[in-house]
Amino acid sequence: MFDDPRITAVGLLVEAHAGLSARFAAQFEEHGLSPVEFEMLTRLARSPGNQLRMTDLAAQTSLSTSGVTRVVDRMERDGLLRRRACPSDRRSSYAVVTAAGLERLDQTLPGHLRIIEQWFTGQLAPDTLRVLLDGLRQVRDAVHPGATAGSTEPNPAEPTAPPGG
Amino acid sequence: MFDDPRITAVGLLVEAHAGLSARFAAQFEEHGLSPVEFEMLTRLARSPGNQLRMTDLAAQTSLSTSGVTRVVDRMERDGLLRRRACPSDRRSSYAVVTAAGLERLDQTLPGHLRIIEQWFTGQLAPDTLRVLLDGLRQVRDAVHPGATAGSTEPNPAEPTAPPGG
DNA sequence: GAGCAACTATAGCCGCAACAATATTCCCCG
DNA sequence: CGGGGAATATTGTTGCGGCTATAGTTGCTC
Repeated sequence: MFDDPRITAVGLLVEAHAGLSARFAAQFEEHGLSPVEFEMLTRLARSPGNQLRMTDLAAQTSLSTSGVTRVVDRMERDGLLRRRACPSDRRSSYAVVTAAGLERLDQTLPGHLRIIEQWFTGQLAPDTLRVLLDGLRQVRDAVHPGATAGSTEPNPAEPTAPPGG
Repeated sequence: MFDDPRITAVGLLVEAHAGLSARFAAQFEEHGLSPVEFEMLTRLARSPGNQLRMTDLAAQTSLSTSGVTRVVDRMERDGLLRRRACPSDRRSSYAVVTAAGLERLDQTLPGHLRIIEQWFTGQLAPDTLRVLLDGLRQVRDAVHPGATAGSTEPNPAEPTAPPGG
């Protein structure tokens, strides 16, 4: 029953993910970041103006809106982010990456890429990697986490509301 | 910078994993189980005597020993598990799956396998799946989460101490 | 323009899990 | 046999994050 190939398949996916996540977390910690904080920084840094409304930030990450409120609280306290009132909609506020935040991200990214290379992509022959990524993409497209989706997509640019002026 | 293929690769792995996890969690919930509880049940059910010492249970799962203490508390309260004193070592105690626990697992497993088939293995051509699993195995073996490892392994049987008698 | 539903961010409350501290038991070594 | 260090499980403490409630804002409808 438990040696069903499907169980094995899920086990491999889960363990590979868990192992990589642990490596990532360790490297993030060297730079004083948690995984969520790194995620926030990357999401914001790839957005126009290095900013995103709280709601959109939540939609693009693994956190709820209240979760975003709190992680932004912490990162603002640490000087990595800054809240900015949205001029066109007084309900909204932007989270903006500060210079310190960008700098921190710049310090962190090279090591992150190196770790991916070392423990993931570099472990596989090019053909294997290609097929593996195709397969993951098919699965991803099928399950479509919805809110979590979009990370590998081009760039939503203006997800719901225009930044206005 | 952010469209680096390595970033994309990790994104796919993370999103595929997140999407599948969400599907699993929803199905577990139909049977009144959380993902950790399901994990505990499967680990115990595949162990000799349907039991494992608290420490070994922690070593084989994603939880710390105190985490195991508490989830076993809850599951014992719900009648899925039972604590049993270890006769050969009075420091240790076993977590044993009850009949109700086994029954719950039997109710949950078919649907779980069906979901894996539906959203993961069944999404891929046999060749693709084979290569993908090989790749995941290579990555898994490389990162070797250590404690988390072993889920797809045969069976540790007696990880640290002999059950004795 | 007034009313109302939807949207946005936040705060209260709760459960979960990791870390550290603690109590008990075991085993090695003399 | 006795002492000390390791092992085992539990509990206290802490932080995180989801859900719900809430307050403020917007835009639609009449």
